[in-house]
Amino acid sequence: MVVERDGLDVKQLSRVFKALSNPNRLQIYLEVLSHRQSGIAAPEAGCGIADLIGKLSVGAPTISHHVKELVDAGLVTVEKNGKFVTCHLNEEMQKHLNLFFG
Amino acid sequence: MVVERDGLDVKQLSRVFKALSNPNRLQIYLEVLSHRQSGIAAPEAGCGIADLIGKLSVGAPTISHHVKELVDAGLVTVEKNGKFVTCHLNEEMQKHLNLFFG
DNA sequence: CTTATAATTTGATAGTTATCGAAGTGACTA
DNA sequence: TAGTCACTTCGATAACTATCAAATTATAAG
Repeated sequence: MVVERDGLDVKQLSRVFKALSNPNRLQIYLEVLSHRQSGIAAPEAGCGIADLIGKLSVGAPTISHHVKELVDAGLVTVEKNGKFVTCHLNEEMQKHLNLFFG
Repeated sequence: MVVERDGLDVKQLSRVFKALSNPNRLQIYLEVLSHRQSGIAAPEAGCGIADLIGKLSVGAPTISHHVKELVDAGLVTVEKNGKFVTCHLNEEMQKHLNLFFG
Protein backbone atom coordinates (compact mmCIF):
# COMPACT_ATOMS: atom_id res chain seq x y z
CA MET A 1 0.00 0.00 0.00
CA VAL A 2 1.24 3.48 -0.85
CA VAL A 3 2.09 5.42 2.31
CA GLU A 4 4.61 7.95 1.03
CA ARG A 5 5.23 9.94 -2.15
CA ASP A 6 7.79 12.55 -3.11
CA GLY A 7 8.89 13.19 0.45
CA LEU A 8 5.39 13.63 1.85
CA ASP A 9 3.49 10.91 3.63
CA VAL A 10 -0.21 10.38 3.05
CA LYS A 11 -1.18 12.09 6.28
CA GLN A 12 0.81 15.25 5.56
CA LEU A 13 -0.39 15.28 1.99
CA SER A 14 -4.03 14.99 3.01
CA ARG A 15 -3.50 17.92 5.37
CA VAL A 16 -2.24 20.00 2.46
CA PHE A 17 -5.25 19.11 0.38
CA LYS A 18 -7.61 19.80 3.24
CA ALA A 19 -6.10 23.26 3.52
CA LEU A 20 -6.91 23.83 -0.15
CA SER A 21 -10.37 22.29 0.02
CA ASN A 22 -12.17 25.41 1.14
CA PRO A 23 -12.88 27.86 -1.71
CA ASN A 24 -11.96 30.93 0.33
CA ARG A 25 -8.77 29.33 1.57
CA LEU A 26 -7.86 28.19 -1.93
CA GLN A 27 -8.46 31.72 -3.09
CA ILE A 28 -6.05 33.03 -0.46
CA TYR A 29 -3.48 30.50 -1.59
CA LEU A 30 -3.94 31.59 -5.20
CA GLU A 31 -3.46 35.22 -4.21
CA VAL A 32 -0.26 34.36 -2.39
CA LEU A 33 0.80 32.32 -5.41
CA SER A 34 0.17 35.27 -7.71
CA HIS A 35 2.37 37.49 -5.53
CA ARG A 36 5.23 35.05 -5.78
CA GLN A 37 8.47 36.54 -6.97
CA SER A 38 11.59 34.82 -8.19
CA GLY A 39 14.76 35.44 -6.19
CA ILE A 40 14.79 36.49 -2.56
CA ALA A 41 11.56 37.10 -0.70
CA ALA A 42 11.37 40.86 -0.64
CA PRO A 43 8.89 42.31 1.85
CA GLU A 44 6.80 43.82 -0.95
CA ALA A 45 6.65 40.48 -2.74
CA GLY A 46 4.14 38.99 -0.31
CA CYS A 47 0.41 39.26 0.00
CA GLY A 48 -0.93 41.42 2.82
CA ILE A 49 -3.78 40.35 5.07
CA ALA A 50 -5.60 43.61 4.35
CA ASP A 51 -5.53 42.82 0.63
CA LEU A 52 -7.13 39.48 1.35
CA ILE A 53 -9.81 41.02 3.55
CA GLY A 54 -10.61 43.39 0.72
CA LYS A 55 -10.78 40.69 -1.91
CA LEU A 56 -12.77 37.96 -0.17
CA SER A 57 -16.26 38.39 1.17
CA VAL A 58 -15.66 37.04 4.66
CA GLY A 59 -14.69 38.87 7.83
CA ALA A 60 -11.23 39.45 9.22
CA PRO A 61 -11.49 36.71 11.87
CA THR A 62 -12.22 34.18 9.18
CA ILE A 63 -9.31 35.34 7.02
CA SER A 64 -7.04 35.10 10.03
CA HIS A 65 -8.28 31.58 10.70
CA HIS A 66 -7.76 30.51 7.10
CA VAL A 67 -4.25 31.91 6.92
CA LYS A 68 -3.38 30.00 10.06
CA GLU A 69 -4.62 26.80 8.47
CA LEU A 70 -2.50 27.40 5.39
CA VAL A 71 0.52 28.02 7.60
CA ASP A 72 -0.18 24.88 9.66
CA ALA A 73 -0.41 22.85 6.47
CA GLY A 74 3.00 24.16 5.43
CA LEU A 75 1.75 25.93 2.31
CA VAL A 76 2.50 29.51 3.30
CA THR A 77 4.54 31.43 5.84
CA VAL A 78 3.78 34.75 7.49
CA GLU A 79 6.04 37.67 8.18
CA LYS A 80 5.13 40.36 10.69
CA ASN A 81 6.09 43.97 10.16
CA GLY A 82 4.77 46.18 12.92
CA LYS A 83 1.00 46.04 12.68
CA PHE A 84 1.10 44.32 9.35
CA VAL A 85 1.28 40.70 8.31
CA THR A 86 2.44 39.49 4.95
CA CYS A 87 1.98 36.00 3.49
CA HIS A 88 4.59 34.23 1.43
CA LEU A 89 4.61 30.97 -0.43
CA ASN A 90 6.52 28.11 1.18
CA GLU A 91 8.71 27.17 -1.76
CA GLU A 92 9.80 23.93 -0.12
CA MET A 93 6.23 22.63 -0.10
CA GLN A 94 5.76 23.90 -3.61
CA LYS A 95 8.62 21.70 -4.73
CA HIS A 96 7.02 18.67 -3.12
CA LEU A 97 3.74 19.35 -4.89
CA ASN A 98 5.49 19.87 -8.21
CA LEU A 99 6.96 16.41 -7.79
CA PHE A 100 3.70 14.87 -6.73
CA PHE A 101 1.78 15.97 -9.75
CA GLY A 102 3.74 16.50 -12.97
CA MET B 1 -8.96 38.33 -7.98
CA VAL B 2 -7.99 34.92 -9.28
CA VAL B 3 -11.09 32.92 -10.16
CA GLU B 4 -9.77 30.47 -12.73
CA ARG B 5 -6.55 28.59 -13.39
CA ASP B 6 -5.51 26.06 -16.01
CA GLY B 7 -9.05 25.34 -17.11
CA LEU B 8 -10.47 24.79 -13.65
CA ASP B 9 -12.30 27.43 -11.68
CA VAL B 10 -11.73 27.88 -7.97
CA LYS B 11 -14.92 26.06 -7.04
CA GLN B 12 -14.12 22.97 -9.10
CA LEU B 13 -10.56 22.99 -7.92
CA SER B 14 -11.57 23.17 -4.29
CA ARG B 15 -13.86 20.19 -4.87
CA VAL B 16 -10.90 18.22 -6.20
CA PHE B 17 -8.83 19.09 -3.17
CA LYS B 18 -11.67 18.26 -0.82
CA ALA B 19 -11.85 14.84 -2.40
CA LEU B 20 -8.16 14.34 -1.64
CA SER B 21 -8.36 15.79 1.86
CA ASN B 22 -9.38 12.59 3.59
CA PRO B 23 -6.46 10.20 4.22
CA ASN B 24 -8.43 7.11 3.22
CA ARG B 25 -9.73 8.74 0.09
CA LEU B 26 -6.27 10.01 -0.81
CA GLN B 27 -5.03 6.48 -0.30
CA ILE B 28 -7.62 5.18 -2.73
CA TYR B 29 -6.57 7.79 -5.24
CA LEU B 30 -2.93 6.78 -4.82
CA GLU B 31 -3.82 3.14 -5.39
CA VAL B 32 -5.68 4.03 -8.56
CA LEU B 33 -2.72 6.17 -9.58
CA SER B 34 -0.34 3.27 -9.04
CA HIS B 35 -2.48 1.05 -11.28
CA ARG B 36 -2.31 3.56 -14.07
CA GLN B 37 -1.12 2.17 -17.35
CA SER B 38 0.02 3.93 -20.46
CA GLY B 39 -2.01 3.32 -23.63
CA ILE B 40 -5.59 2.14 -23.66
CA ALA B 41 -7.44 1.45 -20.44
CA ALA B 42 -7.36 -2.34 -20.28
CA PRO B 43 -9.80 -3.87 -17.78
CA GLU B 44 -6.97 -5.34 -15.74
CA ALA B 45 -5.23 -1.97 -15.58
CA GLY B 46 -7.68 -0.56 -13.04
CA CYS B 47 -7.96 -0.93 -9.32
CA GLY B 48 -10.75 -3.18 -8.02
CA ILE B 49 -13.00 -2.24 -5.14
CA ALA B 50 -12.21 -5.52 -3.41
CA ASP B 51 -8.50 -4.65 -3.48
CA LEU B 52 -9.27 -1.37 -1.81
CA ILE B 53 -11.42 -3.02 0.84
CA GLY B 54 -8.52 -5.34 1.56
CA LYS B 55 -5.96 -2.58 1.78
CA LEU B 56 -7.75 0.06 3.84
CA SER B 57 -9.06 -0.49 7.32
CA VAL B 58 -12.57 0.77 6.75
CA GLY B 59 -15.69 -1.11 5.74
CA ALA B 60 -17.09 -1.66 2.28
CA PRO B 61 -19.80 1.02 2.59
CA THR B 62 -17.18 3.61 3.41
CA ILE B 63 -15.02 2.58 0.47
CA SER B 64 -18.04 2.80 -1.77
CA HIS B 65 -18.80 6.26 -0.43
CA HIS B 66 -15.24 7.46 -0.94
CA VAL B 67 -15.02 6.15 -4.49
CA LYS B 68 -18.22 8.01 -5.29
CA GLU B 69 -16.71 11.22 -3.98
CA LEU B 70 -13.62 10.75 -6.13
CA VAL B 71 -15.83 10.14 -9.15
CA ASP B 72 -17.97 13.20 -8.37
CA ALA B 73 -14.83 15.31 -8.08
CA GLY B 74 -13.76 14.10 -11.52
CA LEU B 75 -10.60 12.40 -10.34
CA VAL B 76 -11.49 8.80 -11.18
CA THR B 77 -13.97 6.88 -13.27
CA VAL B 78 -15.55 3.50 -12.59
CA GLU B 79 -16.15 0.63 -14.93
CA LYS B 80 -18.59 -2.16 -14.07
CA ASN B 81 -17.99 -5.73 -15.12
CA GLY B 82 -20.69 -8.02 -13.85
CA LYS B 83 -20.51 -7.96 -10.08
CA PHE B 84 -17.19 -6.16 -10.10
CA VAL B 85 -16.23 -2.52 -10.22
CA THR B 86 -12.89 -1.21 -11.35
CA CYS B 87 -11.53 2.31 -10.81
CA HIS B 88 -9.51 4.19 -13.38
CA LEU B 89 -7.74 7.51 -13.32
CA ASN B 90 -9.43 10.36 -15.15
CA GLU B 91 -6.51 11.43 -17.33
CA GLU B 92 -8.24 14.65 -18.33
CA MET B 93 -8.29 15.86 -14.72
CA GLN B 94 -4.74 14.67 -14.29
CA LYS B 95 -3.69 16.96 -17.10
CA HIS B 96 -5.37 19.92 -15.40
CA LEU B 97 -3.57 19.19 -12.16
CA ASN B 98 -0.25 18.80 -13.91
CA LEU B 99 -0.75 22.29 -15.30
CA PHE B 100 -1.84 23.71 -11.98
CA PHE B 101 1.21 22.60 -10.10
CA GLY B 102 4.39 22.19 -12.11
C1' DC C 1 -35.20 -21.24 -8.09
C1' DT C 2 -32.04 -20.71 -4.36
C1' DT C 3 -28.07 -19.32 -2.45
C1' DA C 4 -23.87 -16.74 -2.29
C1' DT C 5 -21.09 -12.77 -3.57
C1' DA C 6 -19.94 -7.72 -4.72
C1' DA C 7 -21.15 -3.55 -4.09
C1' DT C 8 -24.48 0.24 -2.89
C1' DT C 9 -28.00 2.61 -0.22
C1' DT C 10 -30.06 4.00 4.08
C1' DG C 11 -30.19 5.82 8.67
C1' DA C 12 -27.79 7.08 12.60
C1' DT C 13 -24.10 9.30 15.27
C1' DA C 14 -19.92 11.39 16.80
C1' DG C 15 -16.78 14.53 15.33
C1' DT C 16 -15.24 18.46 12.45
C1' DT C 17 -15.50 23.00 10.17
C1' DA C 18 -16.74 27.73 8.37
C1' DT C 19 -18.37 31.66 9.85
C1' DC C 20 -19.76 35.33 12.86
C1' DG C 21 -19.78 39.01 16.60
C1' DA C 22 -17.46 40.41 20.59
C1' DA C 23 -13.54 40.92 23.13
C1' DG C 24 -8.47 41.08 23.36
C1' DT C 25 -3.49 42.32 21.97
C1' DG C 26 0.15 44.81 20.25
C1' DA C 27 1.91 48.67 17.57
C1' DC C 28 1.80 53.18 15.65
C1' DT C 29 0.11 58.21 16.23
C1' DA C 30 -1.66 62.62 17.93
C1' DT D 1 -1.29 58.72 27.55
C1' DA D 2 -5.29 58.13 24.93
C1' DG D 3 -6.93 56.64 20.75
C1' DT D 4 -6.86 54.14 16.57
C1' DC D 5 -5.50 50.55 13.53
C1' DA D 6 -4.38 45.68 12.12
C1' DC D 7 -4.95 41.57 13.34
C1' DT D 8 -6.03 37.52 16.54
C1' DT D 9 -8.50 34.88 19.96
C1' DC D 10 -12.79 33.31 22.05
C1' DG D 11 -17.32 31.34 22.19
C1' DA D 12 -21.19 29.98 19.78
C1' DT D 13 -23.74 27.73 16.09
C1' DA D 14 -25.33 25.75 11.81
C1' DA D 15 -23.72 22.82 8.37
C1' DC D 16 -21.06 19.11 6.89
C1' DT D 17 -18.34 14.54 7.09
C1' DA D 18 -16.57 9.87 8.11
C1' DT D 19 -17.88 5.89 9.65
C1' DC D 20 -20.70 2.01 10.92
C1' DA D 21 -24.44 -1.67 10.97
C1' DA D 22 -28.39 -3.13 8.65
C1' DA D 23 -30.98 -3.53 4.64
C1' DT D 24 -30.99 -3.60 -0.45
C1' DT D 25 -29.76 -4.46 -5.25
C1' DA D 26 -27.70 -6.95 -8.82
C1' DT D 27 -25.04 -10.52 -10.69
C1' DA D 28 -23.32 -15.10 -10.79
C1' DA D 29 -23.24 -20.07 -9.52
C1' DG D 30 -25.22 -24.38 -8.08
